[in-house]
Amino acid sequence: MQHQKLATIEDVAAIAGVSIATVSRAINEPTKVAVETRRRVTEAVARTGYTTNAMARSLRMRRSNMILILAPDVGDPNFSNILVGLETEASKRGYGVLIGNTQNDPDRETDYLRFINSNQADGLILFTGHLPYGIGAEGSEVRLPPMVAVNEPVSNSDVPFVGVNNFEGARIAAEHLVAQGHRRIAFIGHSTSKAVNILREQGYRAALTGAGMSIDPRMILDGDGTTESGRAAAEHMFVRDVLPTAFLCVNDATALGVIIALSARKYDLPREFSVMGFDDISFASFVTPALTTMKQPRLKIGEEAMDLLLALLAGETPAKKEVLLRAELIVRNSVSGPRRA
Amino acid sequence: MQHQKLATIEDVAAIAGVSIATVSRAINEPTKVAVETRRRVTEAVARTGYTTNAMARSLRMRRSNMILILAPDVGDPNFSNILVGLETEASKRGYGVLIGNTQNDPDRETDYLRFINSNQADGLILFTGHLPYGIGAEGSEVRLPPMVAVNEPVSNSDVPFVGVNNFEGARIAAEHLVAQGHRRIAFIGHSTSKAVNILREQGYRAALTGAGMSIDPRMILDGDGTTESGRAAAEHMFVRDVLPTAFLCVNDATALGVIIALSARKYDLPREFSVMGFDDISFASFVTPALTTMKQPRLKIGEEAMDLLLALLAGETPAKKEVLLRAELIVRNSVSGPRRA
DNA sequence: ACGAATGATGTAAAGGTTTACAGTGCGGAG
DNA sequence: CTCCGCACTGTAAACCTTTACATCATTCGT
Repeated sequence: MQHQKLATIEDVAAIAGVSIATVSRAINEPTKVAVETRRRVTEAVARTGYTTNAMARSLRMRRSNMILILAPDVGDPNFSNILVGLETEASKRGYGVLIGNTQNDPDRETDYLRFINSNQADGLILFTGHLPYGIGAEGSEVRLPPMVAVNEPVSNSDVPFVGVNNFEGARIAAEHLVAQGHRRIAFIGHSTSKAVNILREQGYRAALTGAGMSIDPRMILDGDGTTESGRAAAEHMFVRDVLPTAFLCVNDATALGVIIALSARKYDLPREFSVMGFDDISFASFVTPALTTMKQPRLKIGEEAMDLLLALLAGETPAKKEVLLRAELIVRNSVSGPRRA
Repeated sequence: MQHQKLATIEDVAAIAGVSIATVSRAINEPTKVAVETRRRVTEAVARTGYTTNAMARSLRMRRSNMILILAPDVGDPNFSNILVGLETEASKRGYGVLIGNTQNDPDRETDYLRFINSNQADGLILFTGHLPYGIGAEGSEVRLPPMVAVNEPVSNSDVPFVGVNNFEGARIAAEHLVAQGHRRIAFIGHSTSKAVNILREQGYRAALTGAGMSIDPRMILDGDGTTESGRAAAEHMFVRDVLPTAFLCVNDATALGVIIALSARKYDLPREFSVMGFDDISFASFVTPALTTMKQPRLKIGEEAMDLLLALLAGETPAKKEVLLRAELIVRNSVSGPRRA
């Protein structure tokens, strides 16, 4: 049992008394082989414990049934939950999942392409928001593999994207605040030109405009998406003394920063200020007050993305370049009506 | 640029004017080839953009330079951070990382072994705490691949383990509470016989005993490691009215439950009760009060585990079957001295 | 009764490496 | 001058499949 040689297709063929071609067919295209022969082959397979060598098959077929996932930070909780969906769907369809943690390092991104080049991976899931360095571009030695973007679309490209509908989600969030009676609603985004931020801000604007409210530019602040920047943004509002009754934040991390700032100033939440996030990351329910937010359907995103990629691999041309899933409003305790003036 | 054929070793050989064997050697064992020849080969490689086909190499060498990671829940935050370490180290050493999300489903565990059988993966990292179903055991058709356990040791086996020193960590935690003046310290664990829980409870006992305190069995409660069970356990103490001044919890999730229960009862933390967790999961710093806890060196655990596995693969016999890393005391706001009686 | 079509199987090539073994040329020792 | 060893390189087998093509037997249509 140490390193005993594994049974090969030849062993099976010998036992079943047929050629290796027939064994291969019996396994892969059972209808093409006589039923009696098929029986003998399956029996021989059972007896030898034969399992087809994936390396040899991949070499011959030039495809590995592997998908490479490129992500800037594997530890990101947003990533890991989508990963579950990706992996589940892949595994269900007989694919394996290879992960590449790039840390946004161009060298590492390029390096991972070796998997694509040698057919170790058939397709690519991109969390990075850009094509891997060393792909496409001018030199273009490397051929473009089938790929699907997730979490963040790939700018200036026609890479299909699966993600949450940020515009609609932010609109729903803002409308929720409006429905609670808020009229002075701040939006804390991040100044980078990330598509995510732009769309969420647009959703915010659409909700206010739709409710007949005007947009007060002083109510729109920039952070960088981190908790610290949320804290700083909230502080900034106090310094300038233009205060909203509610904060809509571009993501939960930022919202948490706002909560921290407000708590530090001893405000009673949500009575004195309402705060809303976006994403529903794991700790959202644990903060005090528990965060009202928009939940990303991460599992579903992963599944849909993998589904789309496998369709691409099968040679299908997808109907649309973008699959947008609805974010779900999760009502907790960080939002109420505005304080009576 | 569509699907243009990739350069093979033959192309390189032709350009360099040597045989494919020489090209192979020039790449893999440069010293064995004349310097002038080597120069010609490297030049030819550069010109063709040749990159060695990993599938063919794997087939021939019967090793894939891939590691399979088997985890019950890829979404678990404890998992994902260790994964970063695993992946970083693997990638640094030229290995790829394949992930398998088993959800504790025996069928899926067995299924993933196909990667091992066909040399698609050379080694195994186990998060599951047990050998994958279908391995070892009686039938034992499958050979035991090199493997390393992480997060939780594999019971009844000599699979090397890399993880945090739970005993020592819990002892340090309890000692911290003792040092703050606490004399009535509860321990909330989980009743399953998981090694993690046993060791942490032992650490707790050792600290109390070491401080000359006796163990009060009523101070030891069982949960199941979830937030809800932590809440329930705390409630239970109020019902029975045997109250500690501090709670040491088997993990952060449980500690969070305790905090929720105490907050719901309007106690002022940490003035009236101290709470300590273990793990330092991401939201630990976001809870109110921010959780004092023991931090697992997850990155380091991942790196060490991968390092050990690669050593195993290289045929080395590791010095010890167990690598225990120190947990670090993270002081936040959930612990203070006991309330004056 | 004969040619063609059909169905089942076998033969062998191809996929791209690594490496044992054999060969070549050359310098140095005897 | 011969022989040995060394440094270098080439030949070909092996790794294990899939699949185009060939072969053979059988059936069917006429």
